[in-house]
Amino acid sequence: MRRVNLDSMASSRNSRLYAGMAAEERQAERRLRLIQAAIEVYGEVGYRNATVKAVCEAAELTERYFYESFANSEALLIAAYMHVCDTLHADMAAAADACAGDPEARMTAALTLYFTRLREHPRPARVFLLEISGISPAVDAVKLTVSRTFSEILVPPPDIAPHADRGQNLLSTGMVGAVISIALRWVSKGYPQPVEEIVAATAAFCRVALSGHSHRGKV
Amino acid sequence: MRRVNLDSMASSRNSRLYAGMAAEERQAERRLRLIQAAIEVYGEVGYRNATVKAVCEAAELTERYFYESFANSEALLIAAYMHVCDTLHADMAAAADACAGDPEARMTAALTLYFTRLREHPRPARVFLLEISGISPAVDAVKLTVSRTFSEILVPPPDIAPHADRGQNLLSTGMVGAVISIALRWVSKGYPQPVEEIVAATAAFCRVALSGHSHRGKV
DNA sequence: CCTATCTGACAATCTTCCTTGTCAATATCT
DNA sequence: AGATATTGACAAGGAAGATTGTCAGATAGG
Repeated sequence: MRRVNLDSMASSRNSRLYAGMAAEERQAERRLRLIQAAIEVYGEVGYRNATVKAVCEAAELTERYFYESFANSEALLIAAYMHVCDTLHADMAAAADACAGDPEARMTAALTLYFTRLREHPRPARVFLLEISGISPAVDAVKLTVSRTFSEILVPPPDIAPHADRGQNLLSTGMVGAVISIALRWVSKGYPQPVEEIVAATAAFCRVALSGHSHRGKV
Repeated sequence: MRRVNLDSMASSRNSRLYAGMAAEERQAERRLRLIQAAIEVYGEVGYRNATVKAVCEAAELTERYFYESFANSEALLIAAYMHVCDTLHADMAAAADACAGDPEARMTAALTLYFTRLREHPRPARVFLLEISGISPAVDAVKLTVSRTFSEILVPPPDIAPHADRGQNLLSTGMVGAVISIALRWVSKGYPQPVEEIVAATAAFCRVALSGHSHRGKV
């Protein structure tokens, strides 16, 4: 009849401790291991050539634990994608917000951090620039959300956001597309140019979106 | 012993006429049917969900004829992609060259034709904007060639091309990325804006690459 | 020490699709 | 009309991988 230990800490509810961790913690750790393994494997062979088995082996876990945390391969892809983007965007936002008030400096700071990271971590970069396209509607939806965040870090919308910013969305889309394309080329060619040059080229496209905010009387 | 008809035309070499066509013609027609069917099917369900069987059924041919013309699915994808792009680019180039001498008008003419076509033919558009990414190195290589052509139609490089146009390639890449991204969004949202608005937005990004040609003293 | 839980290895099943092969029906040429 | 190339329908073979199931060994709690 449920002899629950009331004396111990609340976190170890009704689960046995293994390796000093509660069931939830162990599962969370496995999940994270799978995500990190996925980033490695996807970076090596690409998402569509990566098998569940290969990811599990890289994570040193068995398939059983794959299905414990993810419904299917696609779910892992989305989780891995968001994992990468979330941390990247958080850092970009921090770098950008340090330059509050100066849109040009903000852009440059965020872009510099972005491309520096891409060069430091080629595998995640490869995957999440190249392989993320056209997998499925669910993935595309995630990608859309992510690129919106990306765009708002680079060029934050005016505080008093106009109800329908139709033209602005087009410019944001184009800006993100330009940055991603340049990044993709840079990565796949093995980083031939220095970061500064890439930042300068992408900044030129970001300025298009930036100046779009001011030309608002026309619509 | 090879009783070849020397009196008939040279094209009907050693093949029996079927439906009034020589073997080569019949095969070429089947190949074309497969390509057109592929565009339809890919547009409906996407390349990676399209089976060989489905394409063959759409073409009203059997699998046997698939392997007659293509080594595998990927070969058909590439052929279909190039089929679409070749005709599109030819028309864009014609529209652009009609405005020779005026870079701005040239850009606008080519973009207008591009987006008009996209709206007229949603299925090919969907496939060849969205699904073409990250299939394989071979497909990526084709894509690279195509986007180079695309970029040169929009913003032709100076006649006396400088030996190493490093920065220019980055700008071209970004420009194409911006245009494609905007096109993709436009198509997938069901063409909410009029063509003129899309052309105006994309032209803003093309001008970045255009003006890149003149800023050449810096490097 | 003993029991119940947890883990890891691995096999079995199942599905899906590619690819090749067979065979009868059809169309053309002589 | 007869011989042969050509076509279309369809099935058999085969490969790859996802997903589930089994089972023995390891580990923590009592």
